Amino acid sequence: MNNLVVLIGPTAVGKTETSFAIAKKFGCPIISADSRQMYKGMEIGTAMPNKEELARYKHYFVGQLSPGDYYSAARYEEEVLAVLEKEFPHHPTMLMSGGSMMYIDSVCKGIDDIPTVDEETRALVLAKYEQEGLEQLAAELRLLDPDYYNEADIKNPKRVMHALEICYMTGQTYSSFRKRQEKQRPFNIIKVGLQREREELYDRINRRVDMMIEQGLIDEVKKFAHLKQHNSLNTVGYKEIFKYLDGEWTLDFAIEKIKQNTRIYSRKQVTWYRKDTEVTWFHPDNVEEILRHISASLK
RNA sequence: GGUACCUUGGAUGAGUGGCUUAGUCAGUGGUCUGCAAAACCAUGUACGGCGGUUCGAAUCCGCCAGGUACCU
Repeated sequence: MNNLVVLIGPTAVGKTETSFAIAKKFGCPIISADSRQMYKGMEIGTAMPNKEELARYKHYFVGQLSPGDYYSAARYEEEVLAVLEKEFPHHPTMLMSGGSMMYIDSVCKGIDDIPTVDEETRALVLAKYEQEGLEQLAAELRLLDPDYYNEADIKNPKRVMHALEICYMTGQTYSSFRKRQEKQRPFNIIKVGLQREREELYDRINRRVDMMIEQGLIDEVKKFAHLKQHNSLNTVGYKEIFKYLDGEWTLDFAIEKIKQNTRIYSRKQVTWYRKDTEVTWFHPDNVEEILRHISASLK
């Protein structure tokens, strides 16, 4: 049977290094599950593997998108499955590694087939939201899709807008698409989680941010100054430097904020996976133990 | 030495004699099916110290401590 090793863990925990050890042992390419490393030119800020590492280990989904490109978890699911189908004949054990929780879940559990919203509808709903406000949209959702309205996070503009977009575009309710049914995968999934004590992790985060600054994060961010309105640049490490470049924050303050926001992000990742009972957790230092666990779990 | 002003929870910052309560940020916990490093939700009874006035003071008065500004 084919196996997909899924390596997860909070940012800066040490996934990249561990992924190399796994890729080396099983001789497989690495499928990155990082929603920001997918973009070109964000090497420093997203702690992308360096050129030499990318040359040594074949990576998928790294540095291929432009900041303005639309992307989604659903598209990721589709593309990863295609890669797996292509690679499994040569590499019966594949590795996916990254911290984008929803992307990983979309591959492991599947995501419902909901139509992609077209530009016009997106713009229409966004304009409506800006002009009429969230409550108005929510009221409309209650009429168009009462089922979803009752369980939705009605204070979250993104959720309300998306549901409404689907209703407008398809003439059907959002809940009629949202089955939330887990898909069965034709391969064995081995979830390996990396964790560290919080203090240890925070310390690594702080040091990594300082290192990014030394490596030239500010210049990297400058290249994107004209694109900062894109969601892909609404990213820790970039949004704070933009504020510095705009004169809104001092550099020291911006750096502190990057550290702080990275810590917050890492906590959200931990929260997301805390309830996932399929994950076996390890300290990143225990490489041999991790490799043994994987070998023992192969089918 | 004198005069004036200030002192609120980890930070910031409103408030004013009594309605349970500012707010914001951080911290902590959580949600999660299309831009997810996103977005959203929950959660803190604090008013410098000691007296006094009052039915009741963080709010008024006095003294003390600390701070800021100006004057000599």
